[in-house]
Amino acid sequence: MSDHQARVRFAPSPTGYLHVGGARTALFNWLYARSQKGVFVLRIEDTDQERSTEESTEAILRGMRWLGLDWDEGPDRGGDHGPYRQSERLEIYREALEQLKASGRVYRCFCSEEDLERRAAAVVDAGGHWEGYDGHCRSLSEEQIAAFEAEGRPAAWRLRTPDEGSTFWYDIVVGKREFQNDVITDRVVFKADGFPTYNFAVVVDDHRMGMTHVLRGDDHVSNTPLQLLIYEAMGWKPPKFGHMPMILGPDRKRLSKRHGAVSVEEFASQGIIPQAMVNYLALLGWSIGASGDEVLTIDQLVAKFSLKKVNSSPAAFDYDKLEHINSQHLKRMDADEKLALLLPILDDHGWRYDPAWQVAGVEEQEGYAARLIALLGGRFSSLQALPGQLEFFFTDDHAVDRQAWDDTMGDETVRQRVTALADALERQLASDGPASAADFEAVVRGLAEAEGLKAGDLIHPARVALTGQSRSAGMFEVMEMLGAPRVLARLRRAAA
RNA sequence: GUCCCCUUGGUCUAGUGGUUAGGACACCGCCCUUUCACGGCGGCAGCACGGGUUCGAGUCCCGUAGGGGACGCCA
Repeated sequence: MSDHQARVRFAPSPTGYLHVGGARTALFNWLYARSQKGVFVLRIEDTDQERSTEESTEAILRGMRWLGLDWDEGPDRGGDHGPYRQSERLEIYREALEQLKASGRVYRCFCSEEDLERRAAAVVDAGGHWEGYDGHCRSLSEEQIAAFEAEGRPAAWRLRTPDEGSTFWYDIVVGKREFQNDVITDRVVFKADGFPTYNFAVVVDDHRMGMTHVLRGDDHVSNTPLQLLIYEAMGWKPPKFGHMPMILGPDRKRLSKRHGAVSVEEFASQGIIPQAMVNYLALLGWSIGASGDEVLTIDQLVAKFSLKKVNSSPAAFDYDKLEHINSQHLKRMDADEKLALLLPILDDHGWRYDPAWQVAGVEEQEGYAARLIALLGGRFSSLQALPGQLEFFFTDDHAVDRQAWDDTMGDETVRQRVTALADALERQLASDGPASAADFEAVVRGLAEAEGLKAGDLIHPARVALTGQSRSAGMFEVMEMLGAPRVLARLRRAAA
């Protein structure tokens, strides 16, 4: 392990589920680590005692695993820089605070929340703008401090920030970023409750964990100058920073629940597969370049990933495109992968192959499922659509498109044709044993010719009669998969 | 309100001073076909605006407008 090895992290706070914004941040860090043969660390930022929950931590880990983003160091895995939950690192933060105290870069602030609110209100009443902490406790006398302490008044520690000059850094994504120091107020670094604030814990951890790059959402930009000042106060060399653009909803407002799914697990339940989610997220705010297929596996993404290609402007989340990427991944999967996806779906619905159907060349459930997949071909493009596409293969009590049914079967002539087709099939197919698609086709086309009809005049009614739908896979193959007994029964039922 | 950032078709984007401004999603049309989907072909549609710099600007500079973000003893 050399000093040059890239070390990056994803540091979620466990106050909810893994949402797309977090997933994208995690993904980019992960892609960077993997593409650089570096290390990806997962750290749980749970210093907020009120809001952090174990269920949330679990949900986030689940989301990460589902996406296939594995971490080299983290809670549950360990590593040389642990522990990986901030709540277990209190001693480390306290030591760091001691260092800050010794250097005189922090001071005690005895202001209560009410004090702060009152002063802020006063400023506003006077027609001004409260621009953050006013430095009230910055130069308390020894006596005052002693008095407050004697009272047992809780105190927080604030960082003394410079009033002049500027703090800047060269952002990996947008280039130079600069903030005037006078807009950076003396922020609390250690809360009165004995916990470090986010900005302090982050700096201590990123340094102690050897992070070389910090890639995070653009909503963290304004934290960066403060963090830089903390690095400086601690005498530490800061990592490189990169701020990635926000993900917006279709209406260009910050992406939220009202736009639709936002948690990774919600997408999963809507039939989005992880490779598609990863692929789409990677495309959002990043580009593989001028041309080429956008449908990429996670390995291809690793191979092509470059921080230089990360965009600087916010991008709107496009559910349609995600759906498209999803369908492309689904279609490109090999038969075994599709089977692994389909089998559980069939189980969920309680759909089992029945030998009485007499389907040519099929003996059991798996064989039947494999044949259905072949039959679906390019229609295997949506996990959500699958049940609707397959229901009629497993039960006679399947959904029926009422409109299509009435339009078709409402016609006396059509019903006669359906009956004629049933008669022909009964007559011409071997009385027992399975019939192939070719067998069905021969009968249908033969009847059409004999009756002076177009094949479609028989095929379309048959489709409605057999599937209840006006659209389906190839009719003769559908017949084969249904098996002659059921084909006959459904044709008779429809013509009745 | 203050500070910061962003701006190529409806959406994601390529583009790094000289291009008929390219691709993808969506949409429309045609072809394929037993329907639908897939696939193939074609189409609609874009450099926010105004000033500069330059022989020449989507590309550089300034401003305006629009959008986003941050202003916590939350993370």
